[in-house]
Amino acid sequence: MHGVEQHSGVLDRLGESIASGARAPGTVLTLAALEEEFGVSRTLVREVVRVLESMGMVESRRRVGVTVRPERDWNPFDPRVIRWRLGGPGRDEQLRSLTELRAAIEPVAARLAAGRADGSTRRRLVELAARLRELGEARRGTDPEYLEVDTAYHALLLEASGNPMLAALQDVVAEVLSGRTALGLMPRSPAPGALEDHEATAAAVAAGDAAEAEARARSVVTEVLEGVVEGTDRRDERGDGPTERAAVTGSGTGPVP
Amino acid sequence: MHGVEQHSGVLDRLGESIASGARAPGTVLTLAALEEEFGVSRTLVREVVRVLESMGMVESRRRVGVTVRPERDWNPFDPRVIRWRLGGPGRDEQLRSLTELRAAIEPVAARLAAGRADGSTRRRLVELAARLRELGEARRGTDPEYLEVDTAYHALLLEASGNPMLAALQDVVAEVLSGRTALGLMPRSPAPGALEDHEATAAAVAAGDAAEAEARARSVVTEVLEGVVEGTDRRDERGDGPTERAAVTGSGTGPVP
DNA sequence: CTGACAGAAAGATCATACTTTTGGCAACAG
DNA sequence: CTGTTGCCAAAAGTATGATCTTTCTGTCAG
Repeated sequence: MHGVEQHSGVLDRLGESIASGARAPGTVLTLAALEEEFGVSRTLVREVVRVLESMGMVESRRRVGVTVRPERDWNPFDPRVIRWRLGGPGRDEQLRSLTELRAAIEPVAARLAAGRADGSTRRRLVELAARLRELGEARRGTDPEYLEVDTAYHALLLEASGNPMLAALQDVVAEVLSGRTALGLMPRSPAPGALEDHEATAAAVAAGDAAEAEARARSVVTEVLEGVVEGTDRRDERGDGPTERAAVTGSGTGPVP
Repeated sequence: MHGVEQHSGVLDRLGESIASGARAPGTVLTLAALEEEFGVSRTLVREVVRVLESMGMVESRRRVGVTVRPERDWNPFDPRVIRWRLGGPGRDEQLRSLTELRAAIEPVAARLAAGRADGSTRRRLVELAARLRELGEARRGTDPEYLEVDTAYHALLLEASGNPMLAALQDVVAEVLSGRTALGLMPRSPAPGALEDHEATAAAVAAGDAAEAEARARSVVTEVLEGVVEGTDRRDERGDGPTERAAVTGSGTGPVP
């Protein structure tokens, strides 16, 4: 019962229980209690708490204990935070954030890739886009293979941007894509326009045409964005939202209220 | 010599020394050695290492020690990583990444803000843009106040997007703006077009015109992006180029080493 | 040359003791 | 009655020493 890497296990359990809301912001824990709860030593608990603290999820103060911090303080880019949120009640909200982020990122990534990608990358990108069209036209939009190729395509685009921060979002995009498929939001036959835009983006990148690459990539992503925004900005009729912006439904679907 | 919060101190020193390259990737450390070097206990060192590990900067393995991981594994969104990089030799490169990221983010943030911001936010945004124009027309583009207002404007825009991930990038944008000023890249008289675009963005957000907000925000950011890209690209004669992307050195003036 | 085995190195975990900070409360002075 | 001071205990912060586990390395027999 010993040396198995318990650290990650406890971290995961505790982090998830916070992300899930089981331990709401404001809740105070004590090291002793956690020690007890997870059946591990103080050392272990401390290390875990330190990591959680480094993610902004808890705050540790003398004489008080370990306090769960409000959600807006969590580092929303930490892969674990993302994972925990995707696994809990915040799933939809998280997916929306990621989708919007992706929509923001990809056009610029395409533009940069057009100026920076190396030869073999340009070639692979074109290949993937072509393969994607084949699968799409064969009405295999819901196939695992479609998802796979789609993911590879977008990942490669980000990688080719030559920007480490954009490249680091590959997992995020993969998550969005697979999430969309999992939720059954993918049609068997993707819109012909979308397939075309994918190919055109790849072609523009290959040709080094930055402006065109950006424009086509934006086209790929814009409808997605509009869909998401519509989907969410609609249900805030019930202006119940406390000032918290975590609830995200801004408040004004319309112009100045 | 005891209970002073040493954790953050050691974390900072160690992290910085890694980010600065003083401890290159591949370097192996041992807990014992670190314990010795920083004059703290194992407990402390372990906690620090665990946090560094959670950022992807080091890897801890039995019988081997603590290995510094290659830079591409570091979490580029961790605020500390960003800070350490900005303080070291990677400064230009980091600033370039951030600038590109910012360019990607802002237009989408503007679009979302147009649909979600609340009344007072819309108003404040317009005010800030107006103030910005005043300062700009008074040839005070290098004033601390200009930077301050500019920062507030962009921060508010991100906040208003209602997307926690975009909102979390406020500090990043602030860093980019202040970096630009610090490097003397700001003219005393900002381009009239830029000022106009700021105002138009704010107005569009206030009016709830998503498409216009996005377009104007993109206009604000596009020239910046083109500037950066021109400065760095130049070697893409096609051919190959190893997967390396770390080189690139931004700065815009110096030719590729 | 291959595989099994022994030994050692280094992290992983635990248990415990001591230090420092700090919130709360009670006593006290105004 | 109110505000200030000072003490106490709680809880995190830090330090050590001991033990457990994993895994690398070398070696020796087959």
